[in-house]
Amino acid sequence: MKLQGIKPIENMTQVDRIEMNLHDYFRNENFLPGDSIPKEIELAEAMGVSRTAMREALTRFKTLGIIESKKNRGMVITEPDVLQNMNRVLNPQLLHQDTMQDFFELRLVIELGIADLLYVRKTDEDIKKLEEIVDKENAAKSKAEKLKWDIEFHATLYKISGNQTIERFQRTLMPVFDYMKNTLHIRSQEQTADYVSHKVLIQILKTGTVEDFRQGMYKHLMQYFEQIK
Amino acid sequence: MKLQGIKPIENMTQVDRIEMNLHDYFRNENFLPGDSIPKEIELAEAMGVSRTAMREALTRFKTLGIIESKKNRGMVITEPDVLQNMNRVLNPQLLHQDTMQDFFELRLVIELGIADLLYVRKTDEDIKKLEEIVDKENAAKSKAEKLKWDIEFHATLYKISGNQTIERFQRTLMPVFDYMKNTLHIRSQEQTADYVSHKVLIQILKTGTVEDFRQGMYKHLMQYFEQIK
DNA sequence: TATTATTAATATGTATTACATATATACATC
DNA sequence: GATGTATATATGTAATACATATTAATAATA
Repeated sequence: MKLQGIKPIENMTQVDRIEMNLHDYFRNENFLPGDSIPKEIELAEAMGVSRTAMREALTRFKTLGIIESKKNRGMVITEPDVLQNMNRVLNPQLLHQDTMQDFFELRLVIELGIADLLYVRKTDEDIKKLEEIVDKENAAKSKAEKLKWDIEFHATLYKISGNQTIERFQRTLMPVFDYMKNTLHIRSQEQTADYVSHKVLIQILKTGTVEDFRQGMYKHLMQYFEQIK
Repeated sequence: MKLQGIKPIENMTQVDRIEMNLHDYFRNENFLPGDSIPKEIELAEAMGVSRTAMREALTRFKTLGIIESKKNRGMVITEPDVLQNMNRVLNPQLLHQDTMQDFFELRLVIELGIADLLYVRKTDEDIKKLEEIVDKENAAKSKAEKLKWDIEFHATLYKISGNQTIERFQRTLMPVFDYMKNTLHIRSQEQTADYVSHKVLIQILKTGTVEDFRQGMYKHLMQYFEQIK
């Protein structure tokens, strides 16, 4: 049986073991962001390995954003940026088509799911901002400009959700969504019978219920949901 | 202005620059998973740096799962496992409380959002499986056992969604959710007036609409949604 | 001939040593 | 007190050597 992210111990390298040791060490010593850790040589000697190997293990933690190092200042534990890490590997060129489809769906799932957050946190100012965007969208002449304001509209919704992580997550997913849009055969919105425009969505946000909004958003994104089988 | 994930070039180390170069190189050469890349020394020489520095840059890519190396076989480009990377850094001990709250909310958002996927992909077998779980849950004596089947129920829903990434994502979020459950002051389900049980959710899944299900799920998770302000 | 055993070549993994460099600290100078 | 200088320090980079797993070529065997 082959599990994801687990490699057989027999072909584990020394650095792999050092990494595990460090992981336990950080955990057991209850290190928190801001805490400084022993210097490279001390760690290497304490573990009975060369500085080279220790550095390689430390590099892994640095890569993940779990520790940071500065010349002569030593190393400190840091709060990893989950989304940044995701950003670095979410590369359409490298990922399998199925995975891309999964993230494509995830974006739709979130777009519908944030309705509740919106209704808890929306303010009159937010609505006003959305309306301004729609005005600019309608005034836009080129297709590219329209698209720009379309994206801005949805980005603003994410902002209104008050959830920074979800907002950043969505931005991270944008290239994926873009890629899938080009890959899948997606027809234009106007061809849909009961298409819900941004303007209508705002209206629902002002006077409708959460349920209304979700249904509206579903219809607004209908062209994409059709891709799900 | 300070942006996330960007460091001023003046205090960029040489390895940082090597990493960027490699990144461009991989991209421009259109390397795909499975393709092998030049060996360490060649890369180092081509870039005019020591093998040491090159190795450190390569270690970063290895850490992210973008390349893999084997003794004498050289290195090959691999498909990074986005979720695995996330798993390594989603550590409640290290993350800020706000971030944890964000992920807590994200889990709820997804739980509601997958309704559409469920209705597209559910089968009679899936329903049967859910019913079996609920039976076991009701037959369970200890609180721990009940919790286990509760988790199993939701995990199965994710499985039914047919989206492996979302399914794994949810598993990744579990520790966060667990942590938040202990941190926040969450009352028990039974205290809710119009509480919707797993049994009812299944019933909706069988005869109700997507909207019904979403409303049901919302009520089922009411105790958690109350934490959102 | 087919198969196995042995050997040599190869690229990564680890160790050692040395030095560069940014930063902090202490000290000296104005 | 502010500024400049010297020194110590921990990480960053380089160079070199060797260990080790794996491949490929070669030799030995049936």
